[in-house]
Amino acid sequence: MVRIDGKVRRRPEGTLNPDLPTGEVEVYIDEIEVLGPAAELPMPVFGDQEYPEEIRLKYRFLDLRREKLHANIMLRGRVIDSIRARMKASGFFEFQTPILTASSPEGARDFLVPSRIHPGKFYALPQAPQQFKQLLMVAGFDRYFQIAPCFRDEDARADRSPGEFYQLDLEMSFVTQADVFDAVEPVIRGVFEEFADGKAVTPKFPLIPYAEAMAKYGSDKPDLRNPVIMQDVSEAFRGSGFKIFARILETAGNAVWAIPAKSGGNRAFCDRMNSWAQGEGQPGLGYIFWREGEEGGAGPLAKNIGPERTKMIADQLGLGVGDAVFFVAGKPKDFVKFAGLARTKVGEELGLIAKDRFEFCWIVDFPMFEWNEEEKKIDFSHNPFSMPNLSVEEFLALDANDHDKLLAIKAIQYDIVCNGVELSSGAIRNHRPEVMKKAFAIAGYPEETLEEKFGGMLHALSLGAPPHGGIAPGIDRIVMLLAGEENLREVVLFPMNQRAEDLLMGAPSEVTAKQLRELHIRLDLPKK
RNA sequence: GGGGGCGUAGCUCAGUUGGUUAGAGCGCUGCCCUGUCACGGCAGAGGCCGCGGGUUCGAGUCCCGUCGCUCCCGCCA
Repeated sequence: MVRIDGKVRRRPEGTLNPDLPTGEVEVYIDEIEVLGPAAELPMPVFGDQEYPEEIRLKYRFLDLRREKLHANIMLRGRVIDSIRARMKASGFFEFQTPILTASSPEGARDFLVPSRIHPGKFYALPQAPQQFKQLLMVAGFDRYFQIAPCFRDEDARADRSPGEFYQLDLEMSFVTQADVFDAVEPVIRGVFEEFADGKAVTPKFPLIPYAEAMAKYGSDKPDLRNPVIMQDVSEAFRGSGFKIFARILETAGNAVWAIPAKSGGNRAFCDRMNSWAQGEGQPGLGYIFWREGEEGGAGPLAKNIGPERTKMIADQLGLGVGDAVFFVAGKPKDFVKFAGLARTKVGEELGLIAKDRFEFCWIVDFPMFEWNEEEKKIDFSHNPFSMPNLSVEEFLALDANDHDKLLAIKAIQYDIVCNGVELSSGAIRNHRPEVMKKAFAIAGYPEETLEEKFGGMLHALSLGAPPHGGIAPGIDRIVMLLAGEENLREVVLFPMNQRAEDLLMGAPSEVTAKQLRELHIRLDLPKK
């Protein structure tokens, strides 16, 4: 680190360098001083050379000197500024909620903080300010937001930081789902338009019911940049010469879905997809493709089902010479995830994905309950505090044994999805204690359990709660998309590694015996 | 907790069918050059081939185990 005093001058003719931002000037040095000597760096700080995460994280302060990461972090700051300004301009007010709070029994694993004053008792770091923001609504603050830190002791993913992350947490009183959308969508769209760097942003986020998303895209977080849309083609295979599928279709509820692959009409591609599927643990991936001179369709399936049925499939999917189609068969619930992967794979392999876009949608109408096959009972399928999409009277009148009817109930719950990334989820909250009691009863929890675990919340709701709802877009994921990064660590200042270790600060770390004594804690470590 | 990939110089990587002394580029050190700007030239240092065990006359290479990093599943609003 040096200090240089001197005069900035124009470079002499012939030494100008238009490739450099400073290529027209130079400094004539009068004096130079070393302010902080530097040893050899463990990693160079220029260029886009890739380095192992371990070194990058251990020397994060060097990594942050690099242009890309520096720009990402600066972008993050500007995005947060923009979000905050947009929220305030929409009449939201920013609040701070506690970091040391109580452990909550549902959801993710808590980070616990032992209490010195109360031996044997623990605080927990909030998984989200969920209960506080609902209490704010009860308290009469009708438009809350916060750039809120959230703490969850769960395993990491590339798009999920271990330990902690940030949400744009917001909540509103006296609102419907549509009111929340009208408040949030302009903020998210505005921020993306502001920082999209020329990429197109969905002008009006379409609403896609959960069931439709699963049927068309095989995912509740579809990447709409991928034009591939799946269809049910069971009728083309029912009773056909392709016995494997014909037999599967004899079981009620089973189906055959088609994944169309425009421009994939060659054997090399179809074989590659088939081996990919086998690598994914599937028996294989049936296909038909069409090429010049074989308009009746090529591949083993086409031969088995004959030209008429093959044409039926081509017509239904709008496919022709040069195209291919893949099939998955069985119980949709079991194969839908793989079908979604195959759809993504087709899009990627054939270069069908429009990379220069931010494609948004709302996923709505999530099922309220789901069937737990192992325990043979009804479970909450997502958040137990969402309002069911029924009138209070209808919901209270439900028969807890009418499984078909219960499983068809939707919750007023919604996600924002962008380019296949789940950006946020929210809900209209269940603000009626009697509805909550009924919902928990359906899921098999006695009233005492509800009372014991959520008594405070329940009590608050019983003292005059407005209908309210909100959402919580993930800040890190927003910045990740805007920065064009695949990994959250590229948009976080001091991230932990996948094992939730901070290699720079050395966290987590052992503490002294004295500290433990003060906290009345004795360690009982696993034997190794 | 489970599965996949990776692990060779400070960094990025190569390393044949198992064969003698493990290489390259960048970086680093010294010297030379001095209108260069990813300068150039000469010379040089730097290796527990992640670790442990096994097979073999011989292992960076094959096998088993283990550790680390990473991606995914489980988990997670």
